Amino acid sequence: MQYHDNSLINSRLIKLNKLLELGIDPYPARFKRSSDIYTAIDKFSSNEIDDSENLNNTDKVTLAGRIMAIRSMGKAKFIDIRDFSETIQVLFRANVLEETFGLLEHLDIGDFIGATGHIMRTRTGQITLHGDEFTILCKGIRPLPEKFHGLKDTETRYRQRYLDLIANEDVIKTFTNRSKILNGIREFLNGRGFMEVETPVLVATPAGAHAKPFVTFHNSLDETLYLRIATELYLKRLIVGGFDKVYEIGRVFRNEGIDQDHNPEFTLLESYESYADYNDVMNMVESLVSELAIKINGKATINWDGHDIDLTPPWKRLSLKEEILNRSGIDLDDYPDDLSLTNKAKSLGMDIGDLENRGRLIDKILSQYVEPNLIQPTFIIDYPEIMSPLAKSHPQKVGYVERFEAFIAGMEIANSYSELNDPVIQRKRFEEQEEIREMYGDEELDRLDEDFLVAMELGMPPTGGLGMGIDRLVMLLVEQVSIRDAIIFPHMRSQK
RNA sequence: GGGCCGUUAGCUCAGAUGGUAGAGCACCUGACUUUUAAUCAGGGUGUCGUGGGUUCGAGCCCCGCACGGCCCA
Repeated sequence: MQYHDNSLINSRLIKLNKLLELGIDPYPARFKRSSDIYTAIDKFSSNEIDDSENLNNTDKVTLAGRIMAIRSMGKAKFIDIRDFSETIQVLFRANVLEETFGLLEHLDIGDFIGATGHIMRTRTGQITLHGDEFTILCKGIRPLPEKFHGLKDTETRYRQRYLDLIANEDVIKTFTNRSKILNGIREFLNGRGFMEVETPVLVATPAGAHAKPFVTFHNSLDETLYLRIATELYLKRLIVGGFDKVYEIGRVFRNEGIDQDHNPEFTLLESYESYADYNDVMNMVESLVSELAIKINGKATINWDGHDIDLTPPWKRLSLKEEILNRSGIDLDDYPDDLSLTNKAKSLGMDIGDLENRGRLIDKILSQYVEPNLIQPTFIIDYPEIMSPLAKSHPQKVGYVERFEAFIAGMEIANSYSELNDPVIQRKRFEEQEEIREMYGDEELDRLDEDFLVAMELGMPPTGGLGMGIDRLVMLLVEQVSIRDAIIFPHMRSQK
């Protein structure tokens, strides 16, 4: 990167050289603080006695942080420094610092300094570190975004998230909350006896979901590999292996478009609980989400994109067949084959090809007619078998499986079923998917994983499984409308 | 993939009808020992995303491209 022609960088480089000429190391290896800024202020406030003129009424503290503002008053300078905990104003006075006061001239907004002194209050009551000495901890040579208007340019915010974090405090809040959500999920599941595991990201068969995979290659094995699109089949292998309750919070990769609620890599929670069914999982999901909301926001309601959404259990549970009938007028059972359903959908004006497979059609009908209406948390239950090859058939509803998807704010946030554990039917379902894929050239259909079938053949207990998109959950809980504001480095096209 | 909008100083933005590129903050020079979006005086620091075209003349008009955003598929 060239910067010799940039005057703002130039003036900082000149200051840097001045410091070096004076024998000052602008990048010292270490610095000992007495505490973070928040702790120091907290301690000062709680011990404060009404004697602001006496600087020795508190212990000396040593604080450090990034310079966020400099207000120069001639022989006094006010410098705001910020660490992760808090911001504090530091007052440096010429008669206190003596000859080192001049060095302050070489500081800029964005530099890191450490300062030692007593905490006091100014005339206006501002808590201030009255600095006796200071140390330059890092001289920055590139200017920061302006403090008042912040950094707004979305492209810069996402590509250079560090600038976004420095300039926009609410972004720090968002990602702090994201971290709390992840912790909260782990506490919730661990508390219920689940064990966290890690399964392969590089896989020979990209199975367990309807999605196009990313392809890669292992040189020394001379083998094409894929980035996983789900963790399902490995986690169920672990249920076969005897773990009763497992979960994984991991990145999965789907080779699809990017929009407000899709990022090509995203964080997926999958959990599998032996001797549970999809009803148990529904109960778990609504408890988990509402408890997280309370943990993050102190209440179970959110305001998302203008909607007031109440996450308090129980959530509505509506059958897929009924909802599609109510919203689109289509009774799926009247159109049992691909062609008749294609024709029906076309007659409603849906933009589809001459012949589409039934699973894909139902998915489109669902997205177009049902999902946008599901603002309050809703479980849509009992999906057609043809679009759910890994789910157990419903004992009463022929052609349907025990599956649900959870929707909030029109977004799918979870997918779950009573896991299919009949190895003969499981093989048949996979073969069916393979046939449909070949017939329709639909690259997104699920794939047959032979080793997974071997595991099923050994026997898996009845199991309730769950997949939950964590980025979308974060979007809801931090009330952000774009997935890019819930992922700290969202995917962006490379710059040429 | 299609449509619309955007890209101007480090940041946030303004630039009717085509006629020497502007503001606030930041930055530079000076004043100021309790300021706090400090203040006061002075200074504009630019490949107007990019490549073509039209024109005496393009930030502005036309075409292509890149990147971003929104909507649609």
